[in-house]
Amino acid sequence: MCALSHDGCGRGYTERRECRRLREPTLDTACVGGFTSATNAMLDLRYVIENLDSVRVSLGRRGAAWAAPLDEISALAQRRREAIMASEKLAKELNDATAAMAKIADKKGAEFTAAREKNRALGDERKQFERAQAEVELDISDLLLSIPNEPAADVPDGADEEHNVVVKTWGAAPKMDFTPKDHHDLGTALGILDFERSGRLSGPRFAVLWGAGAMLERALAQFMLDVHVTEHGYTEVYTPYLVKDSALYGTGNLPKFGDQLFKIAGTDERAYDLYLIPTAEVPVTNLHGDELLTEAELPKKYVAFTPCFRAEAGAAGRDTRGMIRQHQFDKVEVVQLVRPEDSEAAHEALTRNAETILEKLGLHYRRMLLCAGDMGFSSKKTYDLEVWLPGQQRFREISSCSNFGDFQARRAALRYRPSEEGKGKAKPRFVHTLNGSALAVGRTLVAVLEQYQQEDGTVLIPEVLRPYCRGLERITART
RNA sequence: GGAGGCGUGGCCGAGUGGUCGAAGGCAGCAGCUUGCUAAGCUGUCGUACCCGCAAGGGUACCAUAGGUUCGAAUCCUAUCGCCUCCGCCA
Repeated sequence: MCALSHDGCGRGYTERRECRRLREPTLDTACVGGFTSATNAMLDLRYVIENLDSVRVSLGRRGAAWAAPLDEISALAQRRREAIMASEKLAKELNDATAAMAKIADKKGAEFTAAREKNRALGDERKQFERAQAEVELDISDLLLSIPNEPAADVPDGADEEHNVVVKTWGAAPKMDFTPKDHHDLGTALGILDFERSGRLSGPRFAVLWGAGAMLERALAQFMLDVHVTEHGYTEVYTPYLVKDSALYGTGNLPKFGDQLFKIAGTDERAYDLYLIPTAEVPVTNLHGDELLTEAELPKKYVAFTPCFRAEAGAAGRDTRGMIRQHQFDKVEVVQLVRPEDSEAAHEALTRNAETILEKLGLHYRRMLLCAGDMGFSSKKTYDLEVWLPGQQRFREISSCSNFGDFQARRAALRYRPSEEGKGKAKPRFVHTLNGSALAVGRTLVAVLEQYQQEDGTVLIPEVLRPYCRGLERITART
């Protein structure tokens, strides 16, 4: 798995999460009734229960372990129903009794007093039932949140990247009559990449860019933004780089992948945790959380340029050289919220939007269809774009474009009301969410350096970038 | 940092302990009108869950969570968010 993939990982019920959090410090006051709030994990549960066998099969395609919680969920769902029946029966009884009391004229009389005593007991009993119900629902919710999305039918089987499928290849490796350098040596020699000083400042997996390097990073980002806004119809959006944990539940990064995130210290006074975003996907996808959109305003197409922060836990020793895998990198991200019936076409189009950037830059790349076992947690279907790196003599991921179906929408409460003519007020539906890196700027910089390097160690700047580089045509050694 | 205010259904906005899932308006939907015409009239119109073949019945939800009470949109507490004023500051 590559660093950039699975940035497609999801946020959810805004308030529920806050509530879950409170659960830990105060075990005895587990939030009652949280499950039936406006957002609906319940649909999810119903779907899982009603399609237990097919869900088991599709989750199994990601790896056998993923399907394991299903039996427990099924059993808990049964317990939940029983708890609800018991608790609602009592609630009805109590409500009737209370309504009757309201009709008693003499609030000081013996009749009223007797009724009050009886109801007091009833009310206590009801609270017990409600607690029991809430307890079961929290358990179910925990399990549901830890289950990944079902792979789409046309996603190939396979446990790891070995089974990803090459969909297409664009361009050709640039002809070089010399041994190409990798970006690390190239950039260091040109004086535009500096890993010594970044190490001193911040440790491994950071970079300092100087002069033309810094300019190129900025130029790439701006070029990408301009293309997506003016040619692909995206709306540029600037978002916070710190988000609440609730946003991370929505996209699916939490609860399972917290070890990939940088959590901000010094927020102890707050009731929630703040994290550095691992991708713009998190703030942007959650932008319309808990809103009810109209069908007319779909699709929503957003592009955001942000830094991304990743802990890269478990990647020790991998890609330690150069700036392939950094704790901090820039990315231009495209996100779409669409009607369910449009998401497949949107996924193809969005992937094309990312490819267009590579093609305009003249960078040799290929498109991979990820197999079930290699996909991110929240994704139904993912294309990775891999760019050719002459210095490594291999393709490396530079973009990951995913269709999440309604997975994130359910967790983040992203809904719209269909405007079906003549059919009255249609029920709200979940949108489908998609996103893709378009592109990871740091890796694009690497690809430009390596693919455009010349025998003399200089680097030509792609034509389309020159207007963004004050007309500079070639990067030569920094003086 | 100090002081105060607010948070109701897609939107606006009533509602300060009982019959309130919640007036009214707008938007939407259905129908009727077509000399009040970029209109009028009538009706309808929240979400989720549970039971039920269905018809239908039930429960919960007035930012969130606790609490008080026989009973909470309404009272108390905490939290979240927004707004105003003062101070400070990029």
